[in-house]
Amino acid sequence: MPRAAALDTSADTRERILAAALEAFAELGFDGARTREIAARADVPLGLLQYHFGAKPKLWRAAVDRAFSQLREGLDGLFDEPAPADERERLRTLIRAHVGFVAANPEFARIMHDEGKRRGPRMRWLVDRHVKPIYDAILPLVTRAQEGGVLPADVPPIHLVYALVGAVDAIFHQAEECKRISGVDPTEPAAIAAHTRTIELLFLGSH
Amino acid sequence: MPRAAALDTSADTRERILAAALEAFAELGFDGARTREIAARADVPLGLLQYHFGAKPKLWRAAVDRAFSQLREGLDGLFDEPAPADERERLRTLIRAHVGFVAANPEFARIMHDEGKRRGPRMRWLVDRHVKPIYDAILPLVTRAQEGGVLPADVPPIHLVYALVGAVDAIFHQAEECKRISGVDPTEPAAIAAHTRTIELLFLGSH
DNA sequence: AACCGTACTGGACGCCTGACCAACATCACA
DNA sequence: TGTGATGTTGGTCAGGCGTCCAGTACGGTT
Repeated sequence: MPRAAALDTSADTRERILAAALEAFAELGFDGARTREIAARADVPLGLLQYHFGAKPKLWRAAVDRAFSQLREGLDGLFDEPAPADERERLRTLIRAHVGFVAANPEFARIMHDEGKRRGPRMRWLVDRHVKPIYDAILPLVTRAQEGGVLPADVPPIHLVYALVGAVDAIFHQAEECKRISGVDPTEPAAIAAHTRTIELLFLGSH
Repeated sequence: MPRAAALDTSADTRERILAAALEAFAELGFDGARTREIAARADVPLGLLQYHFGAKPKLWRAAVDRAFSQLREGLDGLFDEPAPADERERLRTLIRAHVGFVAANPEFARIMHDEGKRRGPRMRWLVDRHVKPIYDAILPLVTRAQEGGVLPADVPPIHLVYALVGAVDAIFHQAEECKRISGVDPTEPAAIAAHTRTIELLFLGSH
């Protein structure tokens, strides 16, 4: 059994590596993020990555697992709250939570976009383990919103989901581009509020 | 002066390289796309990339230039058509053209998403040379749509632009993920039509 | 005191990368 | 029939990559 002190420092080290890895993978992509770069950001020797997490793909999976566990926490908390009166308010809550999460964790959207376009083992792992379950959870919510007349009824729900997620994510995902094009910094609170308002007006109308 | 025949085959070779490069860069990212892979896809020896386009970043720029010149052609043709009666129809035309282009050229959206998130020389080059001019061209169109009551008036137009582009692009950009999640193949004509309809209903209402 | 398992270190290895280049092929011209 | 510009080829090269591993440190166990 490892000593308590060692466990503490070990857990801290692992955490630092995972945080650095997520950041680097989001910023530079899987190939662009060199293991030496990740080690430098975490301020640990290169060998430690191999020791704690094995090869690069395993490190990637561990970092993504950690990111999604944070998302799950927020999502679970959301469903625990008392259910809003109607479908429109339910959807509004979901939208606000989503905007807040993506604005606070743009690395998240970046990794999803990076892998979602590839036909490869990482995409399959990501979808099967994390994305599909979440999709299955929000699908009934979207369907009910369609039945309640809040969202267009005669289009397949998958299109509404991608339209919503895309509309929300893009400006945060491409924050650097947005800054250079318009001067607006999407990470600032005022911009986050403006984007929330934009999405609500587009998807929920002016109610 | 080069002989005519040589010019022909040379131009064809360059074209094949550029097409292969765009495809590989979109699919694998800048780092993931190896020069040997691009050469193999174009079915030319590795040395030819260097001869025709120089170093890898120059090849990337040439491939992106080619992609944007195609977009410009379509966009110019759009503005040449007789102006529609009102702002809603003008916007509808733009949306349909955009959906059509992204559906037909998903590599385009993938490269934009890849670089738009990075604070680097390729993003700056991309924005300054290509994205900003297009943004400046469609901005007045969005503003007029806001003034005409077609789009929400009291939000900065940049948010509407990113919401629209994101809503349109996401499902085509992440086509592989969409297929695995829902079974829907966004590249099929029926799905393209459904997505066009979804976007129109969300952004233009049920008029 | 002898031993063990965990955490960590840093150097080395082989492979693959992008870049480079000398040689060669082709054909319009002199 | 040379000659030179253009296009093309395959091999080489240095550097960087992910991976591997022998070795160290150290507290707990016996």
